[in-house]
Amino acid sequence: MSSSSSRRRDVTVADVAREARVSKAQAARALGAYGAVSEEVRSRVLAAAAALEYRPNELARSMNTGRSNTLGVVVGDIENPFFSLAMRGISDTAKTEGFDVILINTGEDVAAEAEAVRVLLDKRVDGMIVAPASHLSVGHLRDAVDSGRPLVLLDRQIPDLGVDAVMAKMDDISFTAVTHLIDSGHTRIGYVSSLDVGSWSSGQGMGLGLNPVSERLAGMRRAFHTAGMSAPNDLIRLSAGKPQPIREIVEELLLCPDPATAIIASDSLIALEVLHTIQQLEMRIPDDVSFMMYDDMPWALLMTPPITVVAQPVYEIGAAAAKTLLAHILGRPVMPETLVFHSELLLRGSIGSPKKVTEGA
Amino acid sequence: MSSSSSRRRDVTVADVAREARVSKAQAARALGAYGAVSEEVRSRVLAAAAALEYRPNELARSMNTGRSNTLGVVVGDIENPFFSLAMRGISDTAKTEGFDVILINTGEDVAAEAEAVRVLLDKRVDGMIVAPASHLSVGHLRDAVDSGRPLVLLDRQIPDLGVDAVMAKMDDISFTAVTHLIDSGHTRIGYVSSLDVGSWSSGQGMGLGLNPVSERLAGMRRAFHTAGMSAPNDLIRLSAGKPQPIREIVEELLLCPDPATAIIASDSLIALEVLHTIQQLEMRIPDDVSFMMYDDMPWALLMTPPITVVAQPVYEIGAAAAKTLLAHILGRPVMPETLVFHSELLLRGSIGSPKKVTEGA
DNA sequence: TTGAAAGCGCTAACAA
DNA sequence: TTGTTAGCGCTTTCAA
Repeated sequence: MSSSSSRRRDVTVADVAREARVSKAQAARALGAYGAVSEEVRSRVLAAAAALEYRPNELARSMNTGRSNTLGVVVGDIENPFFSLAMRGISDTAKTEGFDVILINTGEDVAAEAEAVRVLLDKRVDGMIVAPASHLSVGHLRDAVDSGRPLVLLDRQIPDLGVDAVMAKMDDISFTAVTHLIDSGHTRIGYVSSLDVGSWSSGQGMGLGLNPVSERLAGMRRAFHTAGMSAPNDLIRLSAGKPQPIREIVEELLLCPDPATAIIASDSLIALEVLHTIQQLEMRIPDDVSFMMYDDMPWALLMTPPITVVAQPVYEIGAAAAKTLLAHILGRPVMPETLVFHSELLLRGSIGSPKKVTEGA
Repeated sequence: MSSSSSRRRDVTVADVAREARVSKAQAARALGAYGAVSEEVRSRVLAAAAALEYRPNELARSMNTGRSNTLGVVVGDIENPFFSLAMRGISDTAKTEGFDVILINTGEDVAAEAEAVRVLLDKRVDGMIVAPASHLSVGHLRDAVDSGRPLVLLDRQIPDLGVDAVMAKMDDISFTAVTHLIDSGHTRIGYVSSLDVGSWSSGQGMGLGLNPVSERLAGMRRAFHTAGMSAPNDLIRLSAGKPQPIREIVEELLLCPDPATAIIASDSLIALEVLHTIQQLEMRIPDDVSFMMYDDMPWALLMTPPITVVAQPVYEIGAAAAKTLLAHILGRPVMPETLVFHSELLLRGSIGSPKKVTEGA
């Protein structure tokens, strides 16, 4: 009645020790593979453990080693392919070192992010990877740093914090991409991003701009200046969160008196909404409007025409973030403060010349 | 030097108790909001905690409550939008009850899945959600059940296990979908799935077939039989894992002597590869080949022509799985053993009539 | 309502 | 190489 079905009460080291007729300490040493144990004892303990179907209680173990072998990951939206792919990079890398991952989704909400960081700290994760929603409220990140547990930022750097960040360099590629659009004859170029207004955009002049939004904007501005123009600020929309707002924004951009002739989407989720709106407006790419997006999703190649994209090595970015974090945790030599990956502009068919304006010039 | 920067050594209940001049027990009660505490003491303790920036050690708490407020989730591939969307459903639901989620990715590998379940058990999660890779090796799932901690299966049911499962009903919709293809004149219909051969397919005749693969095949067979034909077994390919195999399979299906005139993809990742291959073969949808896929990804609507899909309520399935699991954990009334959602066939432009065969009938 | 003291399951000094 | 004995930080009897 109690032989094979090991219900309820867990088997502990004490049980194993008794079964193997050794002290609890010896049993623990054998099971935990630490300290000195004679071959004799080791095999007896292991046999007893197997017979009893002993499983260690990792909570108890963590409690006195101070290590949980767990990483915390905080992202804005796991549904965003950028994050789910990065997550796989993180997860795969963590697994090779025997670490597991607790994932928390914030919906790009700063309060939720703060709560998430707090929870992870309380759960005693060994370190965490955060894609911060804002560089303005970073108290919780500072707490993380103060706790002494390593923190690595993903996709966005916050200079004052003094922590490592892993991300793709965005200003040069943005310059290249926008220059390509300008060379194709576009001057009315729209940019639609999901990050909250004020969370990152305020630091236009100040700061190092080590985040996707300001880097891309900087590259865009530089491209326009280089071409002897200034960027069309009225076409740069940084709020866009949920579907509805994006549609409205795109309609505005496309139907206003001096409309955008090209649109850049800051990520694939935004891109889907932009494309959907363009479709509903019955406009054609690239005849009526040119289009470009960040992140090389597989479907971009399958569209008619195929979409021109900026491809960043997302999986690798995630993997590198995990690798950096693990280096800190395991006391290995660590790479420079900000690890930068490079992106590529993949030219395809979604960019053409703007339509002749009805009158003027 | 040690005032605001709370470095290293954590503040414990003992510290708070001392600061508040009460016993450790009273401090713990006040902080944990349990037991009886006078208003007087409670406020003193809370004030002390705030002053000391006390943060509970959830590990220690879990260790003697036996509850970790953590759910484990084991999926085949978080990069698959099906799972990442379901994950959001799980994560959102868990959060409303104050639970966090540990995510483990198995790459649809049974051994990795077994290891994952073991790790989660050792970490003392309060319950877990698993999308099992196979119904043949389920020892680890049985261990989970034996451990007494609730388990809920996602997207696949394993009848003998006696645990709850949440999934979309697939046979009827498969029947409907294939019938639609047959009515359009197709008899050579290919089906490409990612699940390993033998993991699920073997139970053709036996078992309840409560898993996506066999349900879909059953519906497909029924559709053919109803139309007085038998299903084209040579066009049903169940192995397909990574990109390369899928391409080869699709080329085979499309270039063999008596080729498929329509292809069904079992999920969106497969669909992308199939579409890519069709594109490289310079074949046109639906003129050269008709196409249909499971899961209504946003991009399916944007393709030219828009893709006909079977849409299942993925987010809701994830949310329901979490809700069911939480019900078990919290001792609430639980729903029936297998919770079934319904899917819809969304007819769009990717299905046409097969090309006239060069000769014969 | 309070406090002292006994665990939770494990690791880690310290002796033997 | 062993065993004894303390803890880790918290909850939870049990008396007071």
